Amino acid sequence: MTGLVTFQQDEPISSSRLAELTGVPSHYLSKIMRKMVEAGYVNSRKGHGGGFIMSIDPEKLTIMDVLTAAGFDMDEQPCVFGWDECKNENPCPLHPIWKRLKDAFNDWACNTNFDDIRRESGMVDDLEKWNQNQSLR
Amino acid sequence: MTGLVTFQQDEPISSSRLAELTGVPSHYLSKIMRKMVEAGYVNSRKGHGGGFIMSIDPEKLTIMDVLTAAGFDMDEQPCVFGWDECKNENPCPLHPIWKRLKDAFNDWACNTNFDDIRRESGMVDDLEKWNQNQSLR
DNA sequence: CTATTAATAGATATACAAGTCTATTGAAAT
DNA sequence: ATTTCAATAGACTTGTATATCTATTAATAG
Repeated sequence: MTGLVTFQQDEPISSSRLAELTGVPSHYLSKIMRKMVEAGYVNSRKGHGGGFIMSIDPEKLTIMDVLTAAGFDMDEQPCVFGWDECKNENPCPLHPIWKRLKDAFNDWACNTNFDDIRRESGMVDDLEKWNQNQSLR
Repeated sequence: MTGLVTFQQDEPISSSRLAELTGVPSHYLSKIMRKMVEAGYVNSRKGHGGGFIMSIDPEKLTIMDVLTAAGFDMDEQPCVFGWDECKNENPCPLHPIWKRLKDAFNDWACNTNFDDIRRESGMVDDLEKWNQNQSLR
């Protein structure tokens, strides 16, 4: 049913439906989804019966892929002091400690894929059913 | 010299000096330092020759202590969807995955103390000397 | 064709963390 | 005593991510 979210690629889910299910404002969601479309992880179809549909194997899509597609770049993230010239060669006092955290984050983002999410959420087949069971929002 | 930052508790360092060394605006820094004073990690002295001086063993002070003193509360941090009712018993779809990241962060913050920072930064004795060597800002 | 559904684009608004400014209080030096 | 230095308090401003609104474009159904 809800192709994108359950990762069963049958028919598209609209941004408004997705918005209902996730609690994310639909227009805001659309903007993000557009980026996913541009990155090639999702296809979109306009008009009646249209919506978004996943176009990649969930196992192949990591959190980091999504973040990157949304414009996130780990290398651009400043250290806590916000120094421009804080590199490995010319580090700020917190750099080595900070790097540990960055590494942990990277590890998490690069090694978590959307099949992990599906499995670990217990959301195996149908988000709408899962949603009701959890009595959300 | 720079008691707070080098963790040698001899004489106080002023917020303006700290601001110079760290690149953090002095008044903004003051606000944060006030919270450290309130938490009992730092003493402050007004007037001529005054400033801030660390009042706790650096090994005993963790990143998490500082974050907590600054008002951060891990338990208040919402999941990505921002649902109010997202608890372990009633999780959002990303909850288990998100929890992994939280756990990694917690581990980092609770198990990193200010002696670790000093050692790992290579900033063993004197921040000002270290600062010059690194030609910062 | 026409009506309807839904993505897309871009301008605009809101909320809140980050940062600044001004004035006050307190402590030390002369 | 008076001056100077520095923390403190709190009002105010700024910047930016988050969100909303309006209009347009595209696709399908009847």
